Amino acid sequence: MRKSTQKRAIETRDKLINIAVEMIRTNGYEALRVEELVAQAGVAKGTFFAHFKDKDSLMDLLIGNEIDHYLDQLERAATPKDVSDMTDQLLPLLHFMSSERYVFDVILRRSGAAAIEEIGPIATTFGRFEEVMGQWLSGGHFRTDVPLHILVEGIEALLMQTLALNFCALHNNLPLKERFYPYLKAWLTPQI
Amino acid sequence: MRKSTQKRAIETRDKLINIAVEMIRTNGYEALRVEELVAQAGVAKGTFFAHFKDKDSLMDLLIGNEIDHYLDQLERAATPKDVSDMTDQLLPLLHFMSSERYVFDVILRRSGAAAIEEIGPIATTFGRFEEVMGQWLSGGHFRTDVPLHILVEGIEALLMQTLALNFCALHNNLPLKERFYPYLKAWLTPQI
Amino acid sequence: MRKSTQKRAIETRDKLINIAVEMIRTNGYEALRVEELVAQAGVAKGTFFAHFKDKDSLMDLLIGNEIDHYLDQLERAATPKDVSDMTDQLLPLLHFMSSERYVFDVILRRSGAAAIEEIGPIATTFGRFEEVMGQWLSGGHFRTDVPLHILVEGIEALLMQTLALNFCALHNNLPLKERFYPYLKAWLTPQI
Amino acid sequence: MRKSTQKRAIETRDKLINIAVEMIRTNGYEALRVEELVAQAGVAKGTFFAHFKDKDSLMDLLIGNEIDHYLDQLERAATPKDVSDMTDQLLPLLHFMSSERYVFDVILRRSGAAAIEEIGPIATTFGRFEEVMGQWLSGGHFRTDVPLHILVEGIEALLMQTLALNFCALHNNLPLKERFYPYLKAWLTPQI
DNA sequence: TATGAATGAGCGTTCATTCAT
DNA sequence: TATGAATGAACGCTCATTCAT
Repeated sequence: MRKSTQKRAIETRDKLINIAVEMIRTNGYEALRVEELVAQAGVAKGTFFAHFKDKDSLMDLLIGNEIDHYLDQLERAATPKDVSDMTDQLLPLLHFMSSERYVFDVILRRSGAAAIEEIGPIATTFGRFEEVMGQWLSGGHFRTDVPLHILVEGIEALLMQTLALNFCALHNNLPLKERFYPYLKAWLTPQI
Repeated sequence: MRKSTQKRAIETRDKLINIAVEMIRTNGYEALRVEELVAQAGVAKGTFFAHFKDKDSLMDLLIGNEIDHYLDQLERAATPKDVSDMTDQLLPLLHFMSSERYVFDVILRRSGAAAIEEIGPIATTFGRFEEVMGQWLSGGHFRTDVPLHILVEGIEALLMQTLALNFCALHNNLPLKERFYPYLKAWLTPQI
Repeated sequence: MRKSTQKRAIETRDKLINIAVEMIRTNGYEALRVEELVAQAGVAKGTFFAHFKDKDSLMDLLIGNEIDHYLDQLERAATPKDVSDMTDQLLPLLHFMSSERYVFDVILRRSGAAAIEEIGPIATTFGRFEEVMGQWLSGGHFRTDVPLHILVEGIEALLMQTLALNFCALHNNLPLKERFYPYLKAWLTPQI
Repeated sequence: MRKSTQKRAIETRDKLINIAVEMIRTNGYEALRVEELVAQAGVAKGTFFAHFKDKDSLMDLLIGNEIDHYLDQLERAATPKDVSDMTDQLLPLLHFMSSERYVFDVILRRSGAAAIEEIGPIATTFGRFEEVMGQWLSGGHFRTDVPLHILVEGIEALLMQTLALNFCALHNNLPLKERFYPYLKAWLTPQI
């Protein structure tokens, strides 16, 4: 009994996630409404909140999953030898993060958890991202006069700045790549 | 005739702004309620919306004004001779920007206007900030191997990163200054 | 489970309706304020709009209900033998419809649904009214040289005209009955 | 001086009317906004209300003018010899009155003045209409067993009913003419 | 007459979230 | 777990009309 109950619960949860993914594929993240989601999933509203703390949690999960896919790629890839290489490898992630203003906002909000217990999928991906970057940066091809974590956090900062300017009318004429590269170049080039 | 009616409009607008400032001084930005504001100002709700597109616009203005005060200080101050000096000078601005999570959110949302026509007070202060930074950086005490605007945008990025991490449970143990300085140091120290 | 939640919804809806009726009994239809209604019913404003599309829908329902009571009477009553009798029987309905200018306006607005799906209570009562009139007219005491539905629609027209003139300064000196009777007489008297 | 002031006032008033007519030609009656009207006329909002008691007054005037044109036609036309002829002659007026739901509503509201002093253009046209109808009905081709004013008011009632049903989803499949004719036929055919 | 800022007063909305069953 | 009715708490809107200048 227990087992089947759990199984059923997992199925419901999966159904909600799958349908959410489907709906997002059609209308984007911002347009998702809990009401529509549960209607399409054929469950009650309360059921949604039995599985997810709030709507943001679901978004956190979905966007976190997506980011994880990109991190999988980065982990499988060879350590970049220079800034140009690094930029190229990060580009797909940047494009996803800037695909929707709403997505960027959720990421901003959830990248740093306000409380330790609240570390969610997106915050976790940022930890993972930092590890990957740490790996890359310790490969010997980049600047070493600065503590690694500072270097990594700086990449994060410049990445977010790139995205932010991308949503800005005054600066969005430049492709992400061309904006991101000079930042990274200036930040990572080894000091002589 | 014309003059006096316009004057009246300006007075009403000023009244709204002044009372809003007063209310914020007491309860902070987040707690401001349009209904209370108009009640205290003794004007009709419609009047508020005749002067401001929405509540957010007022917030944009108020926060923008506040930032402008800090920029006035920065403009009057002597050009910093090193990163430590620069950090110290920027600190008051950072503290204001991180005084309330809500304030930081408004700043994030309005720092880059999505459309040219929408450039509001906060977006304008970012432009001004970039000019001040440009002035400082062209003083000869900092790195010159990178285009000025890249350097300036990098400062912005690191500043925002500092604030973001400040609202993050995992990193907020460090005072703003101690977090900001190493970023700036690494970003601005001249390459040999 | 299902049953009980639905029951609760019905109770809430009934509560809103009953209190609205109560309030109208005291101050009339026009004075009804949604805000007061929900306050007195002890429910949230959102609840009101979960049960009624808008204030007008509630009015439609309430006025429709009232008209239904008069139609119940007409259905129970004996088929009138002549125009004078018919006038007498219709009089209470006419008096209700002209009790408030606001009520008459709502009736005018909602008597004919602009779309099939929008057929509301008042529009339905007009259908019912037509049926009752059809019944009466086919009793053999009235004109038969004209299709029944035309005859019925004509009664409707003359009824509305009576009410309209009743709200008109130039004509409202005449009691409803005295105005209505000649119209009906001229319309229904059998042609020889 | 006086003369020129008056002249200017008349010009302003005419300008408002002409531009309103223009705007209505483009977007219909309902869409007219005082704000837009004064903007296009290049006058202040207050000026509008110096010339017209309220927006409704303007509408009353404009719609009344339009109806007057149709009445001019009817007056110039030959007295109809039968109901069919009469229907045909009235048709253009019916079409105008049902051109917009909003127009019909204004006509309903203004056809009977709530107060003697408020007799406006539309109410006046109804008086005029009644005179024309009186003329027609006393031509000897129609029923005479009923007081003339009752006969005339009945035409009015049936005309309004025709229009009302025209805005009703359940009945608007019939062309105005085919709906109006049977009413009129039944109402006006001489009793033997 | 002309101006245009200010009014008003309620409606409808929003939609994630809670909670009794 | 699941249900779905109820909540909440402002915001924004509407836009014809008034009134001091």
